[in-house]
Amino acid sequence: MTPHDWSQWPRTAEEARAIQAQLAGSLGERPLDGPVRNVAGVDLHYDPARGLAFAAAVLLSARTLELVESAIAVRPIDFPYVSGLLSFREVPAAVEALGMLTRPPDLVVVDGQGLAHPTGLGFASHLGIITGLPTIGCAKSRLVGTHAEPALERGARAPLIHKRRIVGSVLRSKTGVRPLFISAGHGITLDEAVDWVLRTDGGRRLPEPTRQADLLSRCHSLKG
DNA sequence: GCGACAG
DNA sequence: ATCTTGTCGC
Repeated sequence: MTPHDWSQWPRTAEEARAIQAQLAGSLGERPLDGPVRNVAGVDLHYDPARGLAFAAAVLLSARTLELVESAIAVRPIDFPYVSGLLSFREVPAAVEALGMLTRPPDLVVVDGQGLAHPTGLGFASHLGIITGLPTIGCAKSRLVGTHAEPALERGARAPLIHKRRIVGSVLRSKTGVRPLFISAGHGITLDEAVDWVLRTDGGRRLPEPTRQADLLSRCHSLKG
């Protein structure tokens, strides 16, 4: 991945909304290209007192779910949290961390929405467009859409509907726990995204790439 | 006008 | 995301 130029990155919600509306047309929900040998996870944690954001990128073997390598990027917090504009806060650090890996991942699991977003451009979609990597939106809670309650068994799912369109899948990744909100990010279909979440969850609620990235970024935000 | 609202 | 201990439930 080539280093990105952030000079034009928005600093206000108004600027971000304009960019988002313009980008919303270039979404890519299409089947995966090549083989998926490894899966990356990205997640961020914050140290508000010092104004710092910590992004962790981890790379796991798709076959064994073993951790292959990881990286941490630290950046100043330069954009506020605004519902619907999460990508403008988290994409820069996430891109930097992913770029520190010694090889580009075949797939990235993102902690946030993809297409299941007011304009279709959630954090996962935006990250995929900027990096060119296939991304899965895997959020712990709902942003938009309505849905039925999926059955309690692991693997049960219900379509997430927004503006009369299926924008995601409400997936019970583990029996008896709160479901995850899966949506296509970029370069992948919704069905493939759901398959990969189930294939990497390692018996827990969150997929292993996300869990590993969460642990690592949290660890660094506490220490510095 | 009132509520909802990823991380 | 972050502030924070014990505690209810499988």
